[in-house]
Amino acid sequence: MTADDALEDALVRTSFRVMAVLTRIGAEHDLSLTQLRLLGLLRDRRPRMTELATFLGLDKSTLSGLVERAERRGLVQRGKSPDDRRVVDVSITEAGSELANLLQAEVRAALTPFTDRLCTDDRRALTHLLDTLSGTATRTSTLPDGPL
Amino acid sequence: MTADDALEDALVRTSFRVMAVLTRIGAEHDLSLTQLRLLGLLRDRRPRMTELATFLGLDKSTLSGLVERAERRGLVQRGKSPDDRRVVDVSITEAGSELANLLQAEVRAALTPFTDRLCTDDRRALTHLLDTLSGTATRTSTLPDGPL
DNA sequence: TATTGTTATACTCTATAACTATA
DNA sequence: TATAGTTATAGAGTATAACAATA
Repeated sequence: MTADDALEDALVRTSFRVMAVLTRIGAEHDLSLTQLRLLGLLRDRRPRMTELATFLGLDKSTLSGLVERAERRGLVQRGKSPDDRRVVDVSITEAGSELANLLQAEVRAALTPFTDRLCTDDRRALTHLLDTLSGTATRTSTLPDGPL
Repeated sequence: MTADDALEDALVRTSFRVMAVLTRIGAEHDLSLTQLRLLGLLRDRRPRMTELATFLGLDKSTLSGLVERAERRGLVQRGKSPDDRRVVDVSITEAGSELANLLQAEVRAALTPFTDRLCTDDRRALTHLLDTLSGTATRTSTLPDGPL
């Protein structure tokens, strides 16, 4: 195995570890990973259905069901656009926003045992390396990434 | 936001990025993320159903269906243990093994554009930091982590 | 005609509860 | 009784295809 393979394996292993944390915390609030991410995306955006589908990498028909279930729980709401009456804008509700804040705090707390294995300098170095890797540091695309 | 929050967010963002790669490559082979992971786990193990459920963090009844579908596709096989006739051991088939190798190569190739953003020294540093973070470097648990 | 979103359909993933077989 | 695994059931997540409304 080359050194690069070792990095790729470490990325995959770490990602599954992080996903396990997100899945558990989501489940504790009756939220799937996708619903968790939906809530995270909506924290600072008010996209239309098609944009949401693109962000999440899902079909628009999937979004219909996803948003429908989140709306039924009072976490998000749909609004017709006045400009183009075909368009449906999705936004987070007050309740959804509060839940999103809580989730973020819980996720951060749950990851602390892992990040605490590194000293301050290493944490800073890792943050910078990950930001470089996933493009946050040099982003030019219009496709945003929320924290969730 | 504290410096630690920045690290936790970077971990979550990067993990979603990696999961998107795994999901896409899995889908190209008609495999869910879970099936992908199942194949990865079985590459160097021959666990019983209950062990698999523990590894994957799923209920044993979920594993019955998962293994059933993978078996129908000829990727894995079930075998009765001679010692304890309640136990079912799961192993990967030759076809499953070849597919797992292909998947690993594709995942590594798909991650290369990201890892290439770092110089050699940084890649080495990142590998070490991630290994420390997720415990590979100091693992004492009996619960193994496959690359997938 | 093209685009936005929903609906109908089918399949996978998942957990809970009840069950069978074995220990 | 306890454990290993399966099955029945129900619901969420997902994509494809067909559809309605609007542009």
